Amino acid sequence: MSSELFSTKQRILGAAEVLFARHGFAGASLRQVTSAANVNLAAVNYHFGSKENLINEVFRRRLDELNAQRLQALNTAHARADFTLEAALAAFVRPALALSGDDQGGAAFVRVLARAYAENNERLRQFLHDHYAHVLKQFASAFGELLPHLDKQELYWRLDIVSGALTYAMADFGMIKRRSVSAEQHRDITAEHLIKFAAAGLRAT
Amino acid sequence: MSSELFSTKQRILGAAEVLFARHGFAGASLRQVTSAANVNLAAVNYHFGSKENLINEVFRRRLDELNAQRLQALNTAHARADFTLEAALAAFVRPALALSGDDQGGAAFVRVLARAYAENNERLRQFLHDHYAHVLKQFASAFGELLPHLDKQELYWRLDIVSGALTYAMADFGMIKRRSVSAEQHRDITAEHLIKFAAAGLRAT
DNA sequence: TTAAGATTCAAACAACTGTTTGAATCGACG
DNA sequence: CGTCGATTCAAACAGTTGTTTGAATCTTAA
Repeated sequence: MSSELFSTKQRILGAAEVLFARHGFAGASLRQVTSAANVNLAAVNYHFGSKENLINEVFRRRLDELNAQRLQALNTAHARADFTLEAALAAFVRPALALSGDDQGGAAFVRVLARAYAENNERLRQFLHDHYAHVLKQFASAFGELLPHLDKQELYWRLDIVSGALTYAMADFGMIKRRSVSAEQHRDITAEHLIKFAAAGLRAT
Repeated sequence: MSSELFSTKQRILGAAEVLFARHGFAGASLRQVTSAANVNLAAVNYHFGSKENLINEVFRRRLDELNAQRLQALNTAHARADFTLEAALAAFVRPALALSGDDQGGAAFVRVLARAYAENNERLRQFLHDHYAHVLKQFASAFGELLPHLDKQELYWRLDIVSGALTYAMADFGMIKRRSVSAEQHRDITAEHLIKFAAAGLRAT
């Protein structure tokens, strides 16, 4: 049980993340993953038990930290006197986009999240519900405070739309080419546009 | 070359549509498809040549009509004196949601479109570009007219976000349960919310 | 150094993948 | 009727899938 930075386990998780983002969960084979990770095929079943569990672990690795950062950012923003919709959205968007800055894996993970959103594998949905729903609940209640004029149904509709919009937009599936700017600048510009758009949509009368 | 309503070809396309929506392009096998269609396995390669080509045909069958309806709706709206952002968005959203009303296949197709959006299979992207890009161009130019204060870069950002938001929201991946209303009512309510949200996002200052 | 446990490895497993084949069946026309 | 092309069918193809196995190797600690 060595916990090195580039242990077999970690290299499998990293390769799986990239390949799942690129080809989907069914589309990426364990042989592709282990080959990209420079690891023996049997290592996946030895360390993770099954492909399905590997998929879960790909999520767990990043999601726990992402959840913590989002909730912390939300709490910080919420404590301020000038708590705004933009601040709440930033608390959701910026930690995810910051992931993209870390390494290629971080960017891949945001895409994997978007893939999972469209997947209707029952066990995967259950896993994500267990590890993600409490964060969405917190944000939903914050948005409810900020938009008191919306009734419950209306609020749910807006949140449903906004979560889809943010998930897809952050995954960067679209055709916007990053111009001659650094990755950090691109990330900030993306966040700025997303937040502005989503805030206006949520405020729509 | 019989062109019956429920010919082997059509039944394969229908079953493929549903299963691709449910399990993805790689996740749904030809045996699942032919079994659901009550058709011999070899029929796929006989009628479509290959799985990849079957995927293309699943798109072509609906996309041509959807494109025509969207463009016609856009032209009709554009010709009116009171051409608004909401009208342009409705021209994009309503024909797609109307598909969902037709049959279970129509609803599945909207999800298949969303899947394709996340797929980065090069040939699929090329096919969709060839059969879809001209529609997006028309809408982009209409939105450009309606939002003259936005510069080109800003407009592209907004369109990128809005296309992701609409694609995902129409696919209905979210958790909004349709309450005790008819499918038609649900469709209208969905369209109303989407259009209101997207219009406000596009108008954001 | 030696024993024990953790990890890696090549090889094989059965099941499944998309595709092809050649014979059987169908439908229509002369 | 008989014939010809279109379609369907069961069967097999080679290749890939996730998973398992048992021996080889490495790591750790007594």
